[in-house]
Amino acid sequence: MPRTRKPAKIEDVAEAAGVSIMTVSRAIRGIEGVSEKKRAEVLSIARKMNYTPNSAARSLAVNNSNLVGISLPTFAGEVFADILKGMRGTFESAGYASVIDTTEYDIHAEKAWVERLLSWQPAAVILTGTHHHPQVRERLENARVPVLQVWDHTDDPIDLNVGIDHFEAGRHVGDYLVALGYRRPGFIGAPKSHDMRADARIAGLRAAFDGIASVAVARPALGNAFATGHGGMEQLLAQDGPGIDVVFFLNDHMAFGGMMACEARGVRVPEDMGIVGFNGLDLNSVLPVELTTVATPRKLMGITGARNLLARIHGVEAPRSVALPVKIQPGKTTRAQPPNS
Amino acid sequence: MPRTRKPAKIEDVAEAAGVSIMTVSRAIRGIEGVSEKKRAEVLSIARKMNYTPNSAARSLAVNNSNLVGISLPTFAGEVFADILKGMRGTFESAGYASVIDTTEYDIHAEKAWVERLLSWQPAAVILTGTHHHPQVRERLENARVPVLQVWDHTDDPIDLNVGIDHFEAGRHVGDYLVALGYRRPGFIGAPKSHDMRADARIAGLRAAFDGIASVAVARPALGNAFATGHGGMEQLLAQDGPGIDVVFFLNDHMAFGGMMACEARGVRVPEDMGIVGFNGLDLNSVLPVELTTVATPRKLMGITGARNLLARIHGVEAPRSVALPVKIQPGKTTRAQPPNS
DNA sequence: CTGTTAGCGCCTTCAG
DNA sequence: CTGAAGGCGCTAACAG
Repeated sequence: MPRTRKPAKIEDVAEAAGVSIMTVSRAIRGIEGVSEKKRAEVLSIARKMNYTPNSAARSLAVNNSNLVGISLPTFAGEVFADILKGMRGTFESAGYASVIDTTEYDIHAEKAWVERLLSWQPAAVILTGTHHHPQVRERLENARVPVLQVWDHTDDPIDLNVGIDHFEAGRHVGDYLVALGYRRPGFIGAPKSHDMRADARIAGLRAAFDGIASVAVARPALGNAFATGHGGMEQLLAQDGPGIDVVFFLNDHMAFGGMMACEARGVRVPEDMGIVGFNGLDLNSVLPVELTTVATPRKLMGITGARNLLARIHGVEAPRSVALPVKIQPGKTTRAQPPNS
Repeated sequence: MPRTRKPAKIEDVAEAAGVSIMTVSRAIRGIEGVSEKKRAEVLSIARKMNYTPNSAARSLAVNNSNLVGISLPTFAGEVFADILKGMRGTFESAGYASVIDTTEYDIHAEKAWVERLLSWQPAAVILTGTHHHPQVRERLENARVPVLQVWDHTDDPIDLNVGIDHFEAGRHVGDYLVALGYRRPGFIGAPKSHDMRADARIAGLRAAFDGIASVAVARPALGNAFATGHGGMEQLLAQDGPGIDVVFFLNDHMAFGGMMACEARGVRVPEDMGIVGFNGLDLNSVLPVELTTVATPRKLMGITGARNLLARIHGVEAPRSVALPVKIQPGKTTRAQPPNS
């Protein structure tokens, strides 16, 4: 009969089992120092009494917790959801719970979150990206808590890092396009302030086209991703007219919007215009025309990050910084080979 | 100079400020009983020392926490992300942090999560849907913690409920289609075991078409949502051939996949086939042809649920159960009026 | 307005 | 293998 008053505590179980508190504690935590007979007995009684250990008490006593704090820009979209899925799966099976917050891309919100989070003595902290409030790094290093920065690659992580190198990704795409004979590249992204990943990809794209061509850039601020891609494409077509033969978009949704804009204008894809997306989202698997895009290893990134963090928590050596490769996923929106081959 | 050893505790601050530990406690919590002068002084010193209250200790002392436990089926898709956004925004500004878990639609996973969650003395627990492991309800009621069941409407909530009535939603759609002159409805969903919401919507659809027509149902188990919709449509076209004039899909993604299948087969939308999605997702604004769909008030649902829960936490009366209405959002994939009008 | 006294439930020592 | 004592950092409840 479970009592409806206060929940059972370790003392109640000890009493019911006729042993000391410590025996119960050891039995439940599965550590040695209890005979198997007694352990089984205690466990059975505990279960019967509906005993649940009080995590706050445990946390206070051992001065840390099984909570992993995670900071995400947003829950929207597959990108962070996939990363999160990879991380959570790994942490979950290791017995950690996730305390999650979204910052909506505001570093002050992230800072506030980190402060609050730290009050829970988390086993680890995970931040998205590498752009943080200056105090965040300091607080985190000071707290001596394992930290993982995911999504963007950096050589100077707060602690651990697993991400993709957006510059390399841009260059990778650029090299691919150069090899296919494209000579007049464009890039369409979101407004500058919003996301520095775009800058890195543009720089990479420029590096690949260095000495060959310059890169036209549009960063319209419109409604949703489709509209932005659509509008950006129109903008580029208007200002650079026939000067553009391929456009690299910030993401697949925008690329799709851009493709629609071409269609509306009678610009043929891929004959007159190449379209390249980014991320390799599910959406792509059913579009009437398969987009050429860049697959990002989101789930793997989450898993790798969580594993390294787990190693770090257990005091095992883990690579400080790992850059995961992206992969070009050729579709029907770029040509398959150079024009004159 | 922040120490790099142990973090400052309330006692350190008290000492540095030359007051008692209780004065610091009161000053920091912003409760009365301290002169404004002292409060300001203490606060400034605390900030200087980088003092962060230990939540575990507080939680242990007051026997509850500012943690809200949330159980979601999955992070994938906008649906739960939107609900979550609404809830989190509300809880966030009330000073609560979210501990989130995803169950992947497994009630055993949910049960295990609830157990672990309860060990943190959460201020509230939020579950998705109304289908739980029997012990979950018991444990939750026993723990006397405020509980919110969100997304599905129910008349018999564990504690509080805010959701939509899927039967009514199905009937609503059915009525709409009947009025538009459709006479051979189909429904495409996911495998039965996965989601009982589909059953409710089908029942509603059937109720609307009662005495008019029967409803053909396909529940293919394929890859992603797009593929499932695509495959389901092909299945229905093959088996019921020209017998179908409109299909209600489980969600917008599937509807889009279905639309693509029609296009590939030369079945014209909406002339030969009506397509209706569900949820009113952003995707829709990205599509070349706007889907007719059913808008679900996801964010509002989250906000309403969180508000009611907050009221409940503060001991204020809150409606046990609220059903939010859905709204048909006419697009270009169903005809605008009956054929002979 | 300010301080003192007891715990909150569990775990780390250290004895038996 | 088992148990007794003390404390983790904080906050109610009571004094002054």
